[in-house]
Amino acid sequence: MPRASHPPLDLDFDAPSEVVARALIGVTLLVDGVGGRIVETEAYDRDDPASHTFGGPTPRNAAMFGPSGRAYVYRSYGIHWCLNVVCREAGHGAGVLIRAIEPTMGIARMQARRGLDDLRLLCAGPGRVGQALGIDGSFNGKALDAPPFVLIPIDGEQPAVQVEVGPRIGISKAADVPWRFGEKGSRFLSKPFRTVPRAV
DNA sequence: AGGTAGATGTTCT
DNA sequence: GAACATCTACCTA
Repeated sequence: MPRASHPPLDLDFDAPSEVVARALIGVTLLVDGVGGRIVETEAYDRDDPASHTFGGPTPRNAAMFGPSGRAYVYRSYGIHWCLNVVCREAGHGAGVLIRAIEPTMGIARMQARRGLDDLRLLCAGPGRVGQALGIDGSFNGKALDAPPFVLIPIDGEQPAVQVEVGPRIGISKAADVPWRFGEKGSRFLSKPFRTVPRAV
């Protein structure tokens, strides 16, 4: 039977970022009612050469050193806005990059923002997610359990989400660390997971 | 299918 | 000045 409100999220944002990154797969993320199911994430941590927090606190990464469960939004390549979920206790400097979403809510709105109809490419990549959800720098530091954000847990009645793991994308340091997570078989990923070795 | 280049701005050395 | 947690368009097959 339908519920009037959602149960509390079974997510501990103080957990290590790779744990949170995996747990977020299948969770629905909405911004002003627009978004869908998270199908791809990446974990970053303080002692991680690929992380923005590797060198310690700076003005840009301040939100990553703040309380968990808030947003860290940064500008990528001067063009895109990318959204992270801050993890660990305040001061630690860990987070999860939201890399891809399966569009379910406010699809027309996202298509208009992206100037693109193809559902598969609507939110398939961190920059695309940012554009589709209307993320910009003003969201940096905002709590994810309060408007305009909504996080909806995985329905316990549904079969468990199958998660694949692989190396992170688009980084040059620690490129072999398997901290990319995605829903197995999803067609909304930014890139497929290569479970089978490429043919020679 | 896969490679390359260019856009565009902020951050940090 | 270099690097960058990216995306798109435009090549070549």
